[in-house]
Amino acid sequence: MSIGYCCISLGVNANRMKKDFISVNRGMIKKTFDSKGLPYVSELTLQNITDCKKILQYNVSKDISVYRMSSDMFPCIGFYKIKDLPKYDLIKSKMIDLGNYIKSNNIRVSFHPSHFNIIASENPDVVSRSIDELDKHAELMDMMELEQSTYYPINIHIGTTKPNTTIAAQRFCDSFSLLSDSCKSRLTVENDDSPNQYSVKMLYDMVYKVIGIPIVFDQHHFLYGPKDQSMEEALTLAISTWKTKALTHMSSSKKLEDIKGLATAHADYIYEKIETFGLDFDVEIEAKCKDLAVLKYRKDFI
DNA sequence: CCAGGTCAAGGGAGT
DNA sequence: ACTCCCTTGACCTGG
Repeated sequence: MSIGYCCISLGVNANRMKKDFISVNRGMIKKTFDSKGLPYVSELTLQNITDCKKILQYNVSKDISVYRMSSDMFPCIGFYKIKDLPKYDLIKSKMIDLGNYIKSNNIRVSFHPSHFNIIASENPDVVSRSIDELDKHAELMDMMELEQSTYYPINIHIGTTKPNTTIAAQRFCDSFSLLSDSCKSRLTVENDDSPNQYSVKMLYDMVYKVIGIPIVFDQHHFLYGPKDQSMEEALTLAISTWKTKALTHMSSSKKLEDIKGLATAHADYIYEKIETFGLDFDVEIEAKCKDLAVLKYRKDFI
């Protein structure tokens, strides 16, 4: 089992001034995009890619080999074609370099595009925008020359239950066929944290059986989703859908740190040992304290 | 220079 | 039909 974290690194910025902060998600609002245009996108993107490598190097130094890359690395990615960016050749060569570093250090990276990507939406415009953005995530993986498999997953939720979970899941499967082959080969789907949304078992029956994409098991979401299986059953079922080593999510409830906190919100650190039931899988820790939570988890539990 | 209001985006619950 | 919230961190502006 390898354990990693998502996007932002706190440790890499210890003792660093604001000015030289290492960040992979420099972005901009639409107004700035309209006034400064693509050259500014390229400028921020190049800085983000440069810093992403620094974070990966830091991860390697801490023996952290799982990392979720930020979807904000290319700001406002829905507004342009990647190949239209100024300095595309430079961007591309830095992405190849990043990919080489990832491969030669056996790092497993993933993407988790935002919750606005809903290919099951009843609104066709939302579907086509989501397809475009998901395909672009796959294009970034391709730019890094990472193999097209769920070893490098692009993970999303179904994102809607309209008009009911069955029909929405069908639309998810229908829209899946509209994605690029590159994206299809990497797409995974994750269980939800609400009793009205999708459990692992529902995803297995409604999505996996139809289009065969793996299920990302989120241990924290499991506690708050539909209660139709034990954790061991749900984890085992989710793991069974993977051809590559499975990826899972782990977090602790904010309630454990703050009695007023939301149960479904993420805590700063992890307070429970990850249940494996004898299975092998990778883990992305979703905790506010990011890499520091990974280091603390290993100290506390391993 | 900094605090805090705001941000492209959808969905869902409540009214 | 409408409002507000979810959830998140960084942007950006006004003081």
